[in-house]
Amino acid sequence: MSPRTSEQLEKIRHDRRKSIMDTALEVLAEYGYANASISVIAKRAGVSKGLMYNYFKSKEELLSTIVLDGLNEMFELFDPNKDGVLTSEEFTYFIEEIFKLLSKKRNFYKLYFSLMMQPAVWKLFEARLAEIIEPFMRITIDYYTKKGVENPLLEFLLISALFDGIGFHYVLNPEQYPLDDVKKLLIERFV
Amino acid sequence: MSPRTSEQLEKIRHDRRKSIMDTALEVLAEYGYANASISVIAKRAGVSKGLMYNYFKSKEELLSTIVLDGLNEMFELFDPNKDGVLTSEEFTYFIEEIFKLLSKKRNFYKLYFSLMMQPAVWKLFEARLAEIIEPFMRITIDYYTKKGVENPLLEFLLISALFDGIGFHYVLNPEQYPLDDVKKLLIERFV
Amino acid sequence: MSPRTSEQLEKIRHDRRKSIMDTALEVLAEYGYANASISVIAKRAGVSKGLMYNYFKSKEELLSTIVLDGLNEMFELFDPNKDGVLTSEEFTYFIEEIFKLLSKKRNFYKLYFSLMMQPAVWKLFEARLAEIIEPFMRITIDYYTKKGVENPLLEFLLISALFDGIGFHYVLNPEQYPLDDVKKLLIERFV
Amino acid sequence: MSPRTSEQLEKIRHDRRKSIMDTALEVLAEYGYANASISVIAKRAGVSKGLMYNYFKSKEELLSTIVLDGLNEMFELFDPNKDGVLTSEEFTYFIEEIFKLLSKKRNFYKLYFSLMMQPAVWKLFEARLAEIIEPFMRITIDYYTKKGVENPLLEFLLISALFDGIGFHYVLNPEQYPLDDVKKLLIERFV
DNA sequence: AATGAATGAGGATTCATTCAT
DNA sequence: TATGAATGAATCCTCATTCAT
Repeated sequence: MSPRTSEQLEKIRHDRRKSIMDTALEVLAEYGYANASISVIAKRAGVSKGLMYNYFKSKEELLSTIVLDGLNEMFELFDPNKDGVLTSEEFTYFIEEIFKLLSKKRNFYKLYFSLMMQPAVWKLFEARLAEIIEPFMRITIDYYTKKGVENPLLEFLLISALFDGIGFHYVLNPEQYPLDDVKKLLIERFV
Repeated sequence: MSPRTSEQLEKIRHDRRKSIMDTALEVLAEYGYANASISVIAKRAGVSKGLMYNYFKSKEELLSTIVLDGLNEMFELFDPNKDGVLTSEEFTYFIEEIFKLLSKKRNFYKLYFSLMMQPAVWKLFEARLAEIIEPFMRITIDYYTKKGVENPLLEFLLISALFDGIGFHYVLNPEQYPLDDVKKLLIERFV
Repeated sequence: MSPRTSEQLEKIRHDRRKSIMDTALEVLAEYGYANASISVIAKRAGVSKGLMYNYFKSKEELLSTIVLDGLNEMFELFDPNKDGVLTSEEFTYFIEEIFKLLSKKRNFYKLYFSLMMQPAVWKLFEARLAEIIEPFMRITIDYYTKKGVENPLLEFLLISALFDGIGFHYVLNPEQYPLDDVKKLLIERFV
Repeated sequence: MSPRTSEQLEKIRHDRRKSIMDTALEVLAEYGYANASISVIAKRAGVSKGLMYNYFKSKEELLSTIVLDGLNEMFELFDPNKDGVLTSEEFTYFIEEIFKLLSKKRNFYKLYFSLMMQPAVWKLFEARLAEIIEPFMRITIDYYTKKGVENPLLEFLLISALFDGIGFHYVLNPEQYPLDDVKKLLIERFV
């Protein structure tokens, strides 16, 4: 019998990888980083422990892949035409979409918040995160500058603190949080 | 020398307990929750591993004691005369003080944020935290109601998200964060 | 193209087998026995892991094949006309050639020395090695007997210890070892 | 009850440490480096796996402690008055004693030879070994120089190769090796 | 003949906790 | 009260080997 074609292999690898990442995110969010073991992830993903290491060379790599993927998905919503300029429609769109993402990907945000405070882990994405945040910061500040806001940097700090604070509170108690109302208020006040 | 009185003994116990807690907080913030071991804490506190268990019956108990103590210290600043009514002076005072605390107790807040997201840990103070938060929430909503704010609950959610978001960002990068400016803006907009 | 004849197939098999063995030896010497994995050998030999097992039924077999091949190559230099009698010219020739081999096949000797001391591995060729050594021993003792050496067995033990000792030292530090000088001295003293 | 005195602790630690090292040497020699697991060593030493790490911070450290200890014991026999000059009595004494050690500590030599060829392991003592060997080499060369030997360095290389070669052969087949006869011959020819 | 995904047993190591002293 | 030796379960990770394709 001939060996699998490289397309077949590619597909197998891609699917498995995705399924491991999905399961891992679920388990990480459920148990917290400290208590989510490769063992449990593997079992729940229906995969042997050994195979995990065929796809991710360490627990750290698995983790940082998940986190960076999630962050990218999030920041792609910002300034979607990537022209470096934010219109108020784009800003509204970003807020709308990010709130959708927040409820769709609770697990991811749970993980995100828990990881940011763990020094050992934080180092894994510190650099990459700074890179991702920089254009977000610059463009938002430009936006507020054009709007004539008195202190655009502070305005940026407030809204980004709100994003994180709201996310934080939401994932702690998603059932009861009035996400839509908060979103509306945010758009009114900060766009 | 005469044998120590029981008050002296009590004081020794209390001081030692405090010193273990302080060291533990320091180590937890430095290494992160996952990597802070009882061994390291004991060594740094100048105490034997065995003795740790004389003061705290488990690592979990040590942890939750630290966190609850910190939260109490924080919420005692709120409505300081405990008459159940917040004046705008009291509100301003609270914000001022809480920002002082934030920079004085960075380690605590680092720990606080990292723990809030760890399901296993979260369970330890979930109940107690709800209890602490309830009057804070109620009184703040009353405050906004009296001020005629349109949606007092939402206003409360916004400001508390801001507290956490700002704290979160500050502990991630304390050197560069313009804490005072942010505080002023917060008082302007939310008192 | 016409299908390959069975001789061609045989040659391909033989060449590939040889190439796997060469690579394995290289990897074993580079990483040491404990750290040389089939994976690495396969990758470096440009062959799939699975195919390795088509050529050698286990890692052990690959190992013992390499070692026995090397030993054979070595002992073929001894008493080259295979008449069971060693002349002093033949002895000199053997020493000359074995020193050439030593520097040409450093990797092999490195492996050889490391394996000889590993009980699990040693068992694999213990029997076969005894067989190889026996004529070497017998003929050398005859040689010394004829020369009138007082204790031919001891003389044999000394020179064979020297071969191994020199080899041992040489592979530990091949760059600086004065192999040629040592060789000359050996011939002077022991032929 | 009062805690153990530090002398008691010292003794406990010393004894345990020794017993772990003895067992480890035995197991390492029996299974070979590649197959001797901490698990097996712990079990045979009647100790938990965890405790091993209380005494040696890694498998590597355990190993290198054993090896360096053994080497020290060996080289202490050389030039016993440490005046930097070797008399022929001292040389004879050294050879006598080293042969005694060889048969008394077969396990150690077995380990020694197997390790010297493992690149990863070798690095652990390379430096320290060079340091140990240097005076041995210098003093022996002086000795031969005074005796008027033509090429003292070569003479040194020969005798040290013999030491290792004989040791190598002896540990491979200790029952049948005429250690005493070889020793006598060595003294005759090289002192 | 050839591939590499997949397995699973086994390895080194860590650490909260206990307990004899 | 105080010590730190000792435990053992759990963790991450490696690798020879198998097997569907």
